[in-house]
Amino acid sequence: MPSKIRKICVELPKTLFNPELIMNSGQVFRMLKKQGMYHVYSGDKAIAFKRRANQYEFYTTIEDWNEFWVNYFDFNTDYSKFNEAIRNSKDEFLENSMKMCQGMRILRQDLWETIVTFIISQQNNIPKISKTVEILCERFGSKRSYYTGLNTKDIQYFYTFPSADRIANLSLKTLSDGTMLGYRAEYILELAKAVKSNKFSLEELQNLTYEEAMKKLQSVKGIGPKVGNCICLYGLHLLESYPIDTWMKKIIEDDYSQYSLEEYKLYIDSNYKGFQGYVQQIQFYYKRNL
DNA sequence: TCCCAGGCTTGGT
DNA sequence: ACCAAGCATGGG
Repeated sequence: MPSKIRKICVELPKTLFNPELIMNSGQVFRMLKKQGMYHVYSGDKAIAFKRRANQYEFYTTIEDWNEFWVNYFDFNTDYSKFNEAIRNSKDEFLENSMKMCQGMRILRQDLWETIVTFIISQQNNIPKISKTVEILCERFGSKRSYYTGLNTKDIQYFYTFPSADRIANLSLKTLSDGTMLGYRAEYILELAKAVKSNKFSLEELQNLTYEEAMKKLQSVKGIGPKVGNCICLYGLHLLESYPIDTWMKKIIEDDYSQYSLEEYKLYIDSNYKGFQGYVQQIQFYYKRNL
């Protein structure tokens, strides 16, 4: 018997959870806003929510809420201590980043989906990444329902993210044609086959340290240091990851010009140990929205 | 027409 | 170890 959709109300100021920021922070590609509600799709699950007065109203089952979404939104991590440490470090660029990014969080996304979407992200732009992921889901995922309210008329539909098994069974042509994947299709198909045959174990990946996970991820064709760090950060929630892309390189040039790239990385690792990934996220957002 | 996009692989030193 | 070219695709 299917469990009942409920309205789950959470008292939560915007400074602790700002979906608008998170949605536009380049960490997630299946979060959108329509008709005043936020919709999030992750793996084979979906949720809708909105802000009303001083609280957020989430529409889902008690089970999915407790067993999936609380963890997904990382509601058990205290970001205020990160912000406090940033304030104490007296880094002007970072303090400005923090002011703009009150309510930023690092989502705990589905691992397989994170791996694929960040392989897609290389040499690509954010709108096109979102569009490509959407096409993959519509074409190879399964249609499922979710609710934006408590009434039967509030039903909506979405497509799940295609599993590794599903993708592994596609031909390269089917995966490539009209999906905008380009040369990345081969990377994804090859990895999907390795996951299906358990030559590349996603379960095993979850139990590794940052260094071990990076090494294993970079053994995959199509995953280098930047994409590997994104997967560690968003798919494994290893907050010591610090992805350096073109925007972060520009930040180092423009705003930390006293450091070489190596010196800068040492500066970040020593001053923001254990939450470098959060630091990166707010810097990235700030630079892109100056 | 050329340039760029949350880079990576490959093949040259 | 480091460096440049090539890479699919769509948008400015």
